Amino acid sequence: MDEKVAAKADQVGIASPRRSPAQQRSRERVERMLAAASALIAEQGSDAMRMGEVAEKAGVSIGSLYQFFPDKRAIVWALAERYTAEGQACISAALKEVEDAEGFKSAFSELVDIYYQLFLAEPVIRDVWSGTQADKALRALELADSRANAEFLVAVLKRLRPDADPVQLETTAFLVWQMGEAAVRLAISVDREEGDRLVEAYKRMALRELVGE
Amino acid sequence: MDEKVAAKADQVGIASPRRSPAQQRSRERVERMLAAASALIAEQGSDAMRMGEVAEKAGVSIGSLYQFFPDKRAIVWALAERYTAEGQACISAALKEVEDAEGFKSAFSELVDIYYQLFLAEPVIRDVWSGTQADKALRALELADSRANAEFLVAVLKRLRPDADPVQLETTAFLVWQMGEAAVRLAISVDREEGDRLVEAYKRMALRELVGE
DNA sequence: TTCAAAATGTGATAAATCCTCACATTTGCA
DNA sequence: TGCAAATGTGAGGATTTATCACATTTTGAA
Repeated sequence: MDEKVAAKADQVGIASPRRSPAQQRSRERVERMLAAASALIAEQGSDAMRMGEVAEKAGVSIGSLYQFFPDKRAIVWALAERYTAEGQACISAALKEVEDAEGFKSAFSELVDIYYQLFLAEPVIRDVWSGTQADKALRALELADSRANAEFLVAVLKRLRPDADPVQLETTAFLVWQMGEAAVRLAISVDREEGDRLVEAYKRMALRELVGE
Repeated sequence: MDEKVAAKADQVGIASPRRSPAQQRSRERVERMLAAASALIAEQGSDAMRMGEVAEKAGVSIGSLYQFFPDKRAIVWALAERYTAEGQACISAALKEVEDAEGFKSAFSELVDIYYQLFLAEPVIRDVWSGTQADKALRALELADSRANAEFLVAVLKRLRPDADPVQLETTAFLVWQMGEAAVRLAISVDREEGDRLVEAYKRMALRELVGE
């Protein structure tokens, strides 16, 4: 499992850690490092996060930090990787049981709300995903995540609209999903009232596109 | 004019330059600095751009650079500020003469294509706008720019659909514009064929939302 | 023209930060 | 037990941003 993650990280331009934690002791320490990083990011943002602070807060030396994370970006990437995994599980579960268009509409709407609330409430998630445009590795992770999530949509839509063109469906789902991320990011950047309006407008637009009028 | 820009920069969290270029000589040097920065960003990205390199390429000392730009981000911000100004002029011009729904559709479609081509062809623009999620000053600039551009859309749409709810129109236009940026960014991140499909899908979706079926 | 004040120009260097590396300690296991 | 692998450490090398005291050029009023 750790090897899988390392391999995936390699593909998107993150150097693999020199070591994967093999012993219980180091696994716990890596957890403490990630927790410390998470706390610091929540406080000041990942840009202001200092490797020395992470090490100190985790109660390890700076050398230990670099034993498992090749560089600063890798820490943020590791956090992002976890969020995508959690997110995909959540989305897959929410869409799996959908049977008809009405069910899809309410499931989709609920997913968007969850996403919106998550970004409103969690500074770490907000910060980690904000690096997504500038950092190539994060960008690749986000694209892969978006594609995976779009696939969940496509799987449901193929059942609901068996006549639809599959390629068209893929394109639309991918686009709609990315736009959802954009919409949520926009919504949390403005005041709450306007943000709510924007999210509702996005839902309407997305559903119209995905399941028609 | 320079004071205006400085004031605007202040509002979004960019410290004002200690000095605005007042003499012809320094104005030319500032241009050289921006040109050098632009070239370096095109080569390696703004993250890899080094202040020393910018100074050297511009033929000025590092001290002169900091005379007019308080920090590294300010250089990128200054470039971004120019692109938004140019973009707004272009958009305003394209929409000003629209008379009916058909005219709007073709003008909008053309604008999206221009935007897409610009991002495909110009590494500097691509890079500068990619910092938009992480850098607060850039984010604020982009939001203000998006609002301004959405206003151009609203102005036209009010003429085409005098019965529509103004608040709804504002929300939709703002959202659709931001989504267009997201769509273009997505399109340039994938292979050309899929990118073209995504942009076309966006156009269809946006136009359906803005002017109906 | 003169000359003082403002504007501009310079680059060594202070300060901050990332990351490495040589060496120490702990753990797993034959 | 004893050795190899895994893990732990933190001083210091390497980079890079940004400052500042001082030099030079331009402007404009007398």
